[in-house]
Amino acid sequence: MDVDERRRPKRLPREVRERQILDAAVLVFSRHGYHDASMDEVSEVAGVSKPMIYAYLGSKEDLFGACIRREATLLFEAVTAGVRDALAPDMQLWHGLGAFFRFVGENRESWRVLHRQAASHGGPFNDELLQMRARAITLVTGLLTRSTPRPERDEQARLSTEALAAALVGSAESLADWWLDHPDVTDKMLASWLMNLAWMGFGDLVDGKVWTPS
Amino acid sequence: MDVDERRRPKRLPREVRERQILDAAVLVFSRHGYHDASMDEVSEVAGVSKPMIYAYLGSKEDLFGACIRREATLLFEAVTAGVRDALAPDMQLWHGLGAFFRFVGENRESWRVLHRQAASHGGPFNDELLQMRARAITLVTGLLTRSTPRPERDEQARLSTEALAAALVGSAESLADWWLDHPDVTDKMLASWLMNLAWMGFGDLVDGKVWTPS
Amino acid sequence: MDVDERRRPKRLPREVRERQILDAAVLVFSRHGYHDASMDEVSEVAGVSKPMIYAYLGSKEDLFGACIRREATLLFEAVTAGVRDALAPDMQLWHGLGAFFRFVGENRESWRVLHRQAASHGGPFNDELLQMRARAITLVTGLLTRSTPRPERDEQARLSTEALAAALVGSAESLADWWLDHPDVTDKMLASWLMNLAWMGFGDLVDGKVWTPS
Amino acid sequence: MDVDERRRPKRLPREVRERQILDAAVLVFSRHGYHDASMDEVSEVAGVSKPMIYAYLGSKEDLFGACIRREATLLFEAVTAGVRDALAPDMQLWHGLGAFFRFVGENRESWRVLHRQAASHGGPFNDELLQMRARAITLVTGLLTRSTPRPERDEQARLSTEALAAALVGSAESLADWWLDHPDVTDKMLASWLMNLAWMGFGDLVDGKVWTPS
DNA sequence: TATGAATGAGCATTCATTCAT
DNA sequence: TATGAATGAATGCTCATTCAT
Repeated sequence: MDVDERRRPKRLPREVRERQILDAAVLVFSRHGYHDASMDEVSEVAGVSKPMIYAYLGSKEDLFGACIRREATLLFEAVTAGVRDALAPDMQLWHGLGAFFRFVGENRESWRVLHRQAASHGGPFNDELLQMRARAITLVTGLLTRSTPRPERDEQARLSTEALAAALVGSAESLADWWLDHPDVTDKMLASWLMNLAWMGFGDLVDGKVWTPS
Repeated sequence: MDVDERRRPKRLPREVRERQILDAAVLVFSRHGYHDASMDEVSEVAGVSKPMIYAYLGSKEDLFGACIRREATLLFEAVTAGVRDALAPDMQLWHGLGAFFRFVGENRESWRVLHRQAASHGGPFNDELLQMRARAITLVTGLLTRSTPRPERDEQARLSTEALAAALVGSAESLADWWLDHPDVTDKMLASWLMNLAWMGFGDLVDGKVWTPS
Repeated sequence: MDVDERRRPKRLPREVRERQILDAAVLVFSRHGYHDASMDEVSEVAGVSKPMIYAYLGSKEDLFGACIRREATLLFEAVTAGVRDALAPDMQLWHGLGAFFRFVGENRESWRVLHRQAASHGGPFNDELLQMRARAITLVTGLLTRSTPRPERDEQARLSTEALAAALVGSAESLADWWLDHPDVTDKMLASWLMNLAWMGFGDLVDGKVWTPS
Repeated sequence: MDVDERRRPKRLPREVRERQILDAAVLVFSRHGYHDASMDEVSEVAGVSKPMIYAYLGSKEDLFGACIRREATLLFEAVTAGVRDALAPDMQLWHGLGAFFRFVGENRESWRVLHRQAASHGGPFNDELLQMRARAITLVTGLLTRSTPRPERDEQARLSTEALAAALVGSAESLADWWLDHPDVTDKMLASWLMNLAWMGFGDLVDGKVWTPS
């Protein structure tokens, strides 16, 4: 047995080091934002020297990208795990929303990095984020489309459906933000409120009831 | 006529210079974000030397704050100008949304600065933005509340109404973002889609029709 | 009669303006030191715009030089006014010291500028200060020399006398500084203490009593 | 032997670098004064990049403070090393003065930084300098007091003794300055001149011989 | 005479990034 | 593998100084 087992092990497999670094980076980026976060702080929090970070994960930008990718993947997996194909479309949406809010509630830092920090960047991060959001919109669009009885809908209708999906996704994001200032609310409440807005509103559209300004 | 009328005037009243500087700053901040924007570029774009910027508008942070304040005020004035108290609640919302999307369509840079850049900052800017959004949410909450026949609603209902308002405001923001990637859509289309989602969905709620996961 | 006589007169003779500026400059320089003093503050305190300062008194360096010259002249005049040629050498020194400490007590800012700020500059100011001090040393050297019975003193003795004069002048300066931290002491006390040190010590030397390391 | 032994070593322990930087800083500060000295020049003279300076010694103000502290400590150690407690008070003063002038003669830059530059600053440096001088005055006061036969001296006498000590310390400083313009004089000469002034004058006071203006 | 408007030039400071060990 | 040591390159900000009126 080692005399001093608590000492930080010097040599760890690359995989472990990378996770340590990414964990630290997510924390630091979520705290200060991309620019105000310093590689020094990341290395300090991770307990790893800076050259290691550069060796394993590349530049600051690369590191940030890796954070975004990992967190986005986790979020997406959580949501899709909730959406079971076998269920009816409304139930799928319901479970997806539930999974989304649950993830946000349990991973505040991840959400902050994804929603706030990454959004304020032109270029690569934005692209990845947009892709993420696009996938979410596609998913929701599918649910909405499948729930309509008349699949022969025209191009105009298709576009409006996608727009609605975008609006729903945006609603969810905004509610998640709003949640930060209203901690008493539960994830379930958020999900059911949004579900009502989404499904009831859309249900009317399906029935041909349309609001018009006149 | 003067042969060289286009020559840039050398001495301008303070008011004019300040506007020049703010215009340039909004442009530069919207392009690069707060941190990557340099005062040098602002001064170059404004056609004004840096010392003038500092003399008239203070530090970089002050300058950014001034941008936010000016643009937010303009946006809010545009929206409230559309919302006439005399109209029915749904018409008020309709006009407000129309004014919102029109403003965003005509002032892309302003919107970028407000929505993307300012959000990624802790501290004072965020506060001001949150206040702005809070005012918008309050406005919408009022419209939704006034449109219900039973004003004796309980606390629970009040909260859910505010949450819906937050969701709607978020939807509008997200749609504005989505718009950037779908330039073919018009502001009118966006407004009417969102109106349908909002009013129809909420209308059902008013009628007591509630979606439940069962 | 003028309706508003209190308004600051716009047009003043050059002489008056220059005095205003110099007064302000001495105050500002004594407060912040040469480098930390800004021309802006000088112009503000003087109630005169910056271009006037440059027109009348030249660059910042020129302005500082003018301050030094004026204050040094005042100080020197005060001291020489105390030293009457008709008196015995020791009485001359006594009156000179009295005048010196009285001036310092009544003109703290002047003294600060002269002693502290001006000393920390290489180049022109130092030269002027050194000249000022050299004149003081010459004056004192004369007093000491005249009080010796044997004017045929050799070069070695002349040099040591000048050194003593330098030491006395330095003592006076240091005591003036020490005074700032001991306000209870009066100018008379300072003068008599220093007089005792100077004259008693020197008197012994004149008498041929010399301290040697045994 | 190595062919290229003169190559500047790239990696040096922190201690060595700090000394290099401090040496360079003392030189540069003594040449230009605090404000006109640029960190660029310090880094250039030290052969070290600016970030190292900031990493090791902090801001420009910190760096200046470190210089003052180091040089003042060296000076004080040199002086106290000369003052042996076992000796008679006059011999102690004699050796102390000798050590002082020797140090100044051998470390012109140090003296310039201590005496000229540091004095022209309000705040912390001044405080430290004043403390230094206060310690010197205390030391001398002790010597003077111990040399008097009547220890039961009253408060008035105590104060005048301290004033004399301040005057002596000031004399030494002034003579050191005067020396810069009279390089032919040796440190020994300076010490003996001042010793004569000091001890002879003070000796008379002890004997009750007092100069009075009448 | 008198000044608000304007700027060139410089300086302290920071940080992502890379050697040399 | 792992890191303390080191830096190039930028950027926010200030100030003495001068036009144009």
